[in-house]
Amino acid sequence: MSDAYYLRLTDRLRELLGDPDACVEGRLPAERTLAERFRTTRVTLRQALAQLEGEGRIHRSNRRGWFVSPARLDYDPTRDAGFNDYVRAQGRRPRTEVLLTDTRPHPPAAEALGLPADQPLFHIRRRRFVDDRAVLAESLWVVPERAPGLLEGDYASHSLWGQLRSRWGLSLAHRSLRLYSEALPEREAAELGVAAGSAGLSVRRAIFDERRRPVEYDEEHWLHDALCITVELDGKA
Amino acid sequence: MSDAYYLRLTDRLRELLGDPDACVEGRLPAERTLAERFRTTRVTLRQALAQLEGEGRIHRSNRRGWFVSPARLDYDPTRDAGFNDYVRAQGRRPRTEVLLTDTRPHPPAAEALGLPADQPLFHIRRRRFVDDRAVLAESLWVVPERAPGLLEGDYASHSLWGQLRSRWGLSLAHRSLRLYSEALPEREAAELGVAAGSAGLSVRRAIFDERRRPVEYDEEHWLHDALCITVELDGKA
DNA sequence: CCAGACTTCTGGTCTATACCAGATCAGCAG
DNA sequence: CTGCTGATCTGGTATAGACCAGAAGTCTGG
Repeated sequence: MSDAYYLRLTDRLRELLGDPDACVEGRLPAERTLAERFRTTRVTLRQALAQLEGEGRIHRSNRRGWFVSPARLDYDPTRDAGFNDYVRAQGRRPRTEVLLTDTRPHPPAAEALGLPADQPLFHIRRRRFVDDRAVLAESLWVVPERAPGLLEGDYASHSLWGQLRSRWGLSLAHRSLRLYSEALPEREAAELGVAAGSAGLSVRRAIFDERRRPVEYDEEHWLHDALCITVELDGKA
Repeated sequence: MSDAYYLRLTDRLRELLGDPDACVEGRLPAERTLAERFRTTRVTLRQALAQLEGEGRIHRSNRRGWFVSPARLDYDPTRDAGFNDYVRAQGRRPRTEVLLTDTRPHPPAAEALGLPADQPLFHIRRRRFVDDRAVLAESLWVVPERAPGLLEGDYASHSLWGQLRSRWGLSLAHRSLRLYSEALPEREAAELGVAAGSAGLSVRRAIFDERRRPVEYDEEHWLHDALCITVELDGKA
């Protein structure tokens, strides 16, 4: 396409990523060091780093440095498997932090579920980690009539969907998903420890039971390089 | 978070986007003009523009300028509706260009379909437009036994899946999807007229009939700001 | 030994300037 | 009217230098 120097620089950096001498424990040398090594300026170097960041090869931690990104997590938003389960199934270490819970109306969730905007909903906000890297900030809203007493239970350590099924006999039959790439909003970026506006992936889900009664709505914000969405579909014409 | 000037600049630019005086026909003023207007340098301005680009608000056309991005296209990769249909259904104008067709083995497709790597496959590569903006570069591979004579037919103007069903009685029962954000590879970037490494979304699909025989595999590369994936799921426990 | 202050290192942001390369269009020659 | 040429517009890439703010390690006084 072009013989832009920074693209060639990007290739040279790519080689560097696999070199354990250069990247100790997945950490790249400082920008100033790299700029000097490649006889260029930080501005140009940062363009090349941003390129690799867009490819999902590296990521930055605020004012700490650049790090090699781990493999993407495979994630099927149509399945009921809990986060902990599928992270472990891929040989990674999951962790979840509940940031807040409350019960109040949330118009966007209500609208997606076809409920009146002032309908109070159980709300859980949490942050999830893979191998100690925060990769997901999410909020979920559950219709109180479907799962009375949810917030009093141990909603943190077990799969929420598993509980909805086993404790309240819900079927989660109908799902409506929307997902698109985004720039992370300020709040989510802060929770994930990245700069506002970093590349992310937004997943929104509305769930209804077999009688088409609304059950749950959730909004997920993932780091763009952290996941690969996989969906398996059977039957249907 | 921070009081970075360029983030405030981003907000000021955001206001500008809706202003028909400033953006004639969706085209932003030149970078030098904007930099002067906001009393800053092109370097800083370009950071702000890149931010808006990440948000999907604007996009660039190589050495022509910056343009306001249209609304995202809703797209359900699990449905059979043809591209032309759902683009029109959203009041937009679709167009498709076939870039090449051939018949030869393609190991990645074969692997996804569970076929030997040297199995020849019908291959169609095309580029698709919404309102004259190229938004999608895709390749698809069809198992010749499932649809003999496919490449001799009129595969361009009608829904390919519709033909697979009506002409060859296929059911397309099982689908396996993978999607993730990516930096557009050189080839796809060139076909879409954007810089290599621009943000994109990759969708790969493997399709099997009701007897689990492999039918088709395809690989789509979308501009990241051009679409919103929606999926509707029914039934299932 | 520990808590808090200080130093140093990192990336984050910004200014100013320069030249290159593709896109575009006006104008000219045929 | 047509097709080419060249000027001019745009963004793309690059240099050099500066200061700021947060992260992290170090040192010091209790």
